[in-house]
Amino acid sequence: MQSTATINLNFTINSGQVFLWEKIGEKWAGINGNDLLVIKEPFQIISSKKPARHFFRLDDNQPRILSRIGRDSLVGTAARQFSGLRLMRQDPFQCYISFICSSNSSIQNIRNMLTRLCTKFGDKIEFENRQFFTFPSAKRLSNATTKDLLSCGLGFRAKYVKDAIRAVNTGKIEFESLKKEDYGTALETLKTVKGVGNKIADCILLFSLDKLESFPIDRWTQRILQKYYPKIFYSSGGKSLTEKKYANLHKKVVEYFGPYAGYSQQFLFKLERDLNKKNWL
DNA sequence: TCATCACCTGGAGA
DNA sequence: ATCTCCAGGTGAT
Repeated sequence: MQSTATINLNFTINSGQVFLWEKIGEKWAGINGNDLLVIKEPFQIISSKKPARHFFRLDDNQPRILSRIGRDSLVGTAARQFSGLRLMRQDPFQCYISFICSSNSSIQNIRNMLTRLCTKFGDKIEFENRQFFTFPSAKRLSNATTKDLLSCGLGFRAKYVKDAIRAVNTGKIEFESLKKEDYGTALETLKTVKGVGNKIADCILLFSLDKLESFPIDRWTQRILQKYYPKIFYSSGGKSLTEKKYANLHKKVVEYFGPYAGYSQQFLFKLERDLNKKNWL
């Protein structure tokens, strides 16, 4: 069992995994499904319904993971620079909707969309005189119209989110089943939902369904692979990542970074975004 | 099979 | 103020 002292909240929250967190004075407050987590640094839970070890993946064998991904020297360096950055195990439905909303959008915008969705459909929670709203369940959202979703600022994603909600409510998507399936099968199942392609499916798998070999490849990750690993991951000229190229690249990535490639991606992503002074939450 | 392109919206930069 | 550009992609042509 890992000590919570090894978690760096600031790095963890500001690494692009979650959107509904905010810093209030010394504390961080965040929404995960129907739970409100309030935590302060050094790591101490002020409030949460569920045990923190689940959300912060304290069941992971961190020394083993760091040792394995550290075989790559750049990842090793990033892991030391951002020591305490952890993957989180998010509420799957929230994660799924969040990343569908992330399509061609910025972190600030994604956060705004999701906040409006929670305010409109979630339950109010009060904590120390402040109001928060939980992330609505698929059932709660079953009657949300496209117009409702548009009013939350989802834009062209509204129709995807509507389909995604339906997929869960009809049982076409079952997160508990996906957790049990192997990576490839779960990936294909998620991709049957409109608005979910390779990158978004990988985010859902990595951040909420325990698939640590997921390695979401977005424009940043692509840039990273080309910049630091041109020899290993030469993505044959073209800029657009076709279905085939993505699968091929993922295969090479797992061969190179290993079974915890998702952790490697998180450190590299954090490293490069910080280097380019991109904003977080 | 692959490359292009439109897509809602709001925030940042000119 | 007003405008343009672009943002952790995806689906349709």
